[in-house]
Amino acid sequence: MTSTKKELLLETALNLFNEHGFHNTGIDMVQSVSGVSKTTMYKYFKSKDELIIEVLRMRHNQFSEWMDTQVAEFSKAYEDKPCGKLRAMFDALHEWIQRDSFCGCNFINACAEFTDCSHPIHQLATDHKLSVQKYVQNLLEQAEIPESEALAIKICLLMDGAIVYAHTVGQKQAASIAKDMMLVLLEYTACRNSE
Amino acid sequence: MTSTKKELLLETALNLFNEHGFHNTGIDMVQSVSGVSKTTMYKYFKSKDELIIEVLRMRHNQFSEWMDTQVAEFSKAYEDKPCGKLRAMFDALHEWIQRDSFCGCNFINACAEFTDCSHPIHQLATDHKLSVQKYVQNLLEQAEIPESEALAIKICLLMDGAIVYAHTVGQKQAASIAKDMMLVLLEYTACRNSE
DNA sequence: TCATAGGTGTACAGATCTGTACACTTTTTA
DNA sequence: TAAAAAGTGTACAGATCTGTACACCTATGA
Repeated sequence: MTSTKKELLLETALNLFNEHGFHNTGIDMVQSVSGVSKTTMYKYFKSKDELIIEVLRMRHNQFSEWMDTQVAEFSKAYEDKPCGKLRAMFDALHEWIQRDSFCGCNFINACAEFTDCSHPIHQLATDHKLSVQKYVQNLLEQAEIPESEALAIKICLLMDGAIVYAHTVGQKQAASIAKDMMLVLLEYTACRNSE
Repeated sequence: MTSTKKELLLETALNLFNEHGFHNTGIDMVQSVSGVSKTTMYKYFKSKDELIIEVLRMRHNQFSEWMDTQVAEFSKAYEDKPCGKLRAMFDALHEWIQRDSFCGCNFINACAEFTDCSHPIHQLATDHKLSVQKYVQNLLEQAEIPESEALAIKICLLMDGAIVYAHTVGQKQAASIAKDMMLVLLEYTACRNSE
């Protein structure tokens, strides 16, 4: 029960960073919106950068769990079709994009603000993306699809493209468009390997 | 000759925004790096927001011109192949991504910092992306490929995916991977229409 | 009951940021 | 050559931001 306040701070900060960006969200804002005192805040997080890092770490865990459950749920609809989990992944993405609170991907946004690749925050984003890539590769291997690594990169590129295109131009169908592209890609791979 | 200083300011600001982000680049920094006095600066740009807007407008024009010449140049290599200009577009993207100064797309980054879709700066980014989409659609029509609008969206999604994936995980091959995906897509479209 | 851990509230130091004021110099042009 | 346009330099108002200091409150468990 000790870390209720800490979690509240992380959750509040995540929402504010989403809505206003990282540099444009002041510590004072996190403090006043959360209602937690500044002193307590600096007890848990030595600096703003550390807060950002912990927020992104939490977001990574949240996202991973969320994706897992969503994939489990959506893939039920594809029981008789191949690559159900991969399809489900894009359905999850679609659901996310439809939300009013959708502001793009926190990690992509973080890279936009912390452009230097060697910055710890940028590196955290890199780690997240590579972790998603591994996840996708795993799904491909489960489906016994060859060239899983190269394909995983392509599918991640499609997902990021969908997220960004949805956010920049408000193209709410981006995920289902990307899903179609993935299916073409999988079909093409299957054809090439059955020749 | 009147606007040399203005252009210098725009060019300097563009570089600094690229390197440090929009909110993290102070007016004082633009002033001191450009060497132009602050008074002159505020004569040309009423506020920082206006500077950002004009920088993005300039960037849009720069990018459009650059893409035109690059496509003209790179498409020479595809004279005997179909969709040379579309291939060339991804070659241009590839060249851009290889640069040391590559920091992702200014417009995607702008949306990351100005998340609200109704913000003038976000809208400028939307306009830019839709303009690129129109450009791609035009190339598709030139190549007499059907369903040009739907395909243009897909190709733009691929380009943005490549840019973002290159920036976040440092995947320098992203553009040529995306190019492969586009070719599969075009082949698929051609097959479907010849049935 | 009382030490301890966790939390509050607020003031503030010091840096930085946007934008303005004002007096001055340089360049251009008519 | 003189007026107009463009630019300089600097100080500073006022807001905001990060991070710290310090005195105080409250729950709880040994």
